[in-house]
Amino acid sequence: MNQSDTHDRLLNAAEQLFAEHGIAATSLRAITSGASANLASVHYHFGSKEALVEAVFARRLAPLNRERCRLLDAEETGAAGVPSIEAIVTAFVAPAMRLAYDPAGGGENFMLLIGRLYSEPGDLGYNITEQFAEVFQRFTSALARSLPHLSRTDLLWRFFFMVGCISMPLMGRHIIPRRTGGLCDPSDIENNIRRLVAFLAAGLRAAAPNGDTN
Amino acid sequence: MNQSDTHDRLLNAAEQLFAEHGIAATSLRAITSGASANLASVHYHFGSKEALVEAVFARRLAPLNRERCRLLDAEETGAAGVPSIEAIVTAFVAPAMRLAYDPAGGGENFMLLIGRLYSEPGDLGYNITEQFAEVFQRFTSALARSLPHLSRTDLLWRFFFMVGCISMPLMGRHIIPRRTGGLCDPSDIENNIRRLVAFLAAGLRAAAPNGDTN
DNA sequence: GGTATTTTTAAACGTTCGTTTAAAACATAC
DNA sequence: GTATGTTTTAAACGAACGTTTAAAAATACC
Repeated sequence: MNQSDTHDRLLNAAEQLFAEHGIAATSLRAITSGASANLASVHYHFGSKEALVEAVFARRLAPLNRERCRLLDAEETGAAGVPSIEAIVTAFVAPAMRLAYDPAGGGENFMLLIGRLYSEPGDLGYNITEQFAEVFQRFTSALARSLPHLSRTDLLWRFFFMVGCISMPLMGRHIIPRRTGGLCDPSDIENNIRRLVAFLAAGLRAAAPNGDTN
Repeated sequence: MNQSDTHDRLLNAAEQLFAEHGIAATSLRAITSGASANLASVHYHFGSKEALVEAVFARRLAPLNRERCRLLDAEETGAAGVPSIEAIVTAFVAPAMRLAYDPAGGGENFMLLIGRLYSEPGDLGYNITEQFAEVFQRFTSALARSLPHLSRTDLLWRFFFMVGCISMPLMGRHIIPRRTGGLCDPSDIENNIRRLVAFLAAGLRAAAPNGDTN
């Protein structure tokens, strides 16, 4: 056996600390200490801090995006043929919500981390969001088929609005309950999926905002 | 006169570099170099790096939230009495979009920075979002009056969804044009305000997602 | 024009960072 | 049990960090 569990302990500790303190602000010493490993183990197992960061993201993002596409496949090859807006939105939203809050998924810290992609230095964000390209293409196409009244520009904007909406229950784990006195509970997964789907489906279906017909 | 413009040059350089590289990853040496100032000038004018960060946010956030409340005031004391959903949403959305993309506003870099509040270490985010409390209270109240069919929980969630939606055109300055081949232009301010308002108003008006009647 | 105050400067402080090295410890196979 | 390959370890590297100091320069005041 040439595989030790130090590799995974490093990933877990890094994921948690990145989510808590940010990527740049988390030192390898904090990570290796949290993983009960030696400082040099990061370079032995991953090569560099940056490679560790990419590994942390790849571990969660690949299965997440695969699950999104799988759900969309199931809808598109199903009985109805053309899936409903609600079905498309659910296929996009539900896997992320479950990854973030299902204790079995192990991704409790991960979604807090996703938001940092937009905030961290370097081309890290671009490199990693490349993995999002297939999901982007598949879901915008599915939406376009179901929303023929929208110009491509309007449709793409609404897709981005959807992405922004999801970020709130995903990243607001701490801030939302605090600000609402506990009324809004981000971990109430299935109810929040229904809330998101109702809100987003209505927004996506709205009449085109401008007079343009491109 | 005991005021030099070094103070403002430091704020400008810090704002730009924080937006480009993140707060933690931006050194005082980079800031003072960008501001053509001496390394020690940050401590002379602000006392510490953290105090500089807070000053960067305070300079933009206070006027932004004041403008939001002013627009909501104008609607609520207007002829109709009860403002439309569209008017409320516009009062919330438009000032941020204009701050982010109006060249006269000087806030081109600032909105990229806002997203980092959720990502950066320490209690910085909590401290600064406290300034958001009044806006939060006023807009959720206005929405509640216009959307009596929603439970308080559903209403608050939809407010957060709205906040998330706005973050995309605000923070996606670079990533959205790149991913859409230029089709979506975040700096197309007034059209994007209309797009946001159409999408959000429809989402806010949607029927309550669950069967609960709280 | 000389004094007092504000602002800028250069240099250094101790700390922490990511990374590298080479040896020790461990596991596996014969 | 010795040899081979894998993993862990302790120690050190130079670089960069935020901060402090005290003197120099610039500005304001009378």
